[in-house]
Amino acid sequence: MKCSCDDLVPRDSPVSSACVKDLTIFDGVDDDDFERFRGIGVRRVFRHGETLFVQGGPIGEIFVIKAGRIRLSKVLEDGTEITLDFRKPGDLVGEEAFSRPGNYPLTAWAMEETMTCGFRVSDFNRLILDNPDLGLKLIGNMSQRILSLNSRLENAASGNLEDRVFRILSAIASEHGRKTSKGYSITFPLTHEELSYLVGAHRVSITRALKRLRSTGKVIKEDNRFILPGDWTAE
Amino acid sequence: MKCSCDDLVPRDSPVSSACVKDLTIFDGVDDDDFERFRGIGVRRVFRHGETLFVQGGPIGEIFVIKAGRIRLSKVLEDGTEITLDFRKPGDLVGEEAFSRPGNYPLTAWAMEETMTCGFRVSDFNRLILDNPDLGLKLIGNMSQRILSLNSRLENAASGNLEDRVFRILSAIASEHGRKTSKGYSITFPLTHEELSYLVGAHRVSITRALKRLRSTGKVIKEDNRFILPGDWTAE
DNA sequence: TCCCCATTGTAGCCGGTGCTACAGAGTCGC
DNA sequence: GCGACTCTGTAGCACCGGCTACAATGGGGA
Repeated sequence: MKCSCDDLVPRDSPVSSACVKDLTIFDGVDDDDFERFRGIGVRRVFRHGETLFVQGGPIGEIFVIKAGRIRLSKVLEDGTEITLDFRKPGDLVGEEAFSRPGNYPLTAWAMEETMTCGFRVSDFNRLILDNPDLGLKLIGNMSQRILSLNSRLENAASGNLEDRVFRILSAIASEHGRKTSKGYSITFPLTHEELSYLVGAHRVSITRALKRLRSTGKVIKEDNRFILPGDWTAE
Repeated sequence: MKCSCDDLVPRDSPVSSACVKDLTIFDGVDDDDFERFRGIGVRRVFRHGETLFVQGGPIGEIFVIKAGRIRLSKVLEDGTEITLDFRKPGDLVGEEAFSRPGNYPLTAWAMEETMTCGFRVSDFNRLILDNPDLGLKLIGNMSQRILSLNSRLENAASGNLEDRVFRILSAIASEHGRKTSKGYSITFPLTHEELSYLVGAHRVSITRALKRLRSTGKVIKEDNRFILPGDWTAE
């Protein structure tokens, strides 16, 4: 089946043109339904640094990530920024629309060139009603998100900064990493500042912690990516 | 419709005998399907302090809370205990079963007399397939759980302990509180120790923080429940 | 090539929390 | 009423990590 998404992707884009339909969450969705779905979905490409929606804006679309990587972050009242989650192809973004009207409580950033299909809640609801299978897939996906948030909470609660940084890198690697000859490598760069948003610590303290982690060989940095050496198994 | 749950609840129990079917997540579920569902669901009452399942045990049932209150907690490698979430009637417990086989990563405690219906994943899946509406409700419910976990993360990341304690009390009150003449009151008692599991801090530090919160009138304790005074609105 | 800006690295001070220890207060059962 | 237990409150010390300030490094654009 020719995918109309192809037309959207710029020639020189690193974004794969795999169709949304190929995402695992759409397995089993009926072809006719999918055609209809495709008709109502708004396909878009976001470049690095662009936002899908911003904190405080009116809740609108639900996005399915087709390719790329999204960072969800929030600015708190006191001005602190915090990174809540990273999302990858096959994940939803903006699922808050399922539970309430109002405004987005967070901002979704494209971390790299990212392709999405956006849907109105009502349309998405309809598709789920017509394809209960899809509902089940989403439930599975969201249950994973909950597990991953649980880990984040655990992590925040316990131990010293060095351990916390290490564990968060492990968690990210398990979801967004690739096995290499040297160990698990995180597929996107992370600055000390971004890590500080992730663990809720001061940037300088992150630098200190990373210095120790690197001197003990628990973390390597190469080609601007973090690598966790060893025959390290996910969670 | 006579609810077979009635037979299960002890005479002197404070647990309401409202039927599972009356829970909002089952709105719109077809009567016949529900009959079938009821046949396969295992109804149980847990007394205060009993566990629905324990961390490390094999993943089995998914529970729907009919009445009562559940605390989800986890013991970390270093021995620290952390409270991940509270769940109330209408919520699921054990939804990790939707995303993976294996072992429960946490323990579910009954905080008071609690009535549940437990289902095997395969049965629950079937019900969802037959009642896409139910799937949609679950998606909404899980999306709320994600939002609430996001708030927990926010909270953990920012500010001093006093603020963190205050914010977590606010969050709990908004989900598990009742409006009274003095303000929002949390419907179950919380010891300083439990609060320390919630915010990931030392028990003694919690006592210190609460002392300040009470002296400034931001928090009241009465009848062993915390009350947040003022015309305080959720979130 | 050179400059600019983002990122990383180092140092020093100090405040908030962790931790231990122990003393009051409250609650339950006998 | 008494003992046992749990929970709350107070004190003091130690130390991690927040914070400021500034230097070094490195990559990208004009």
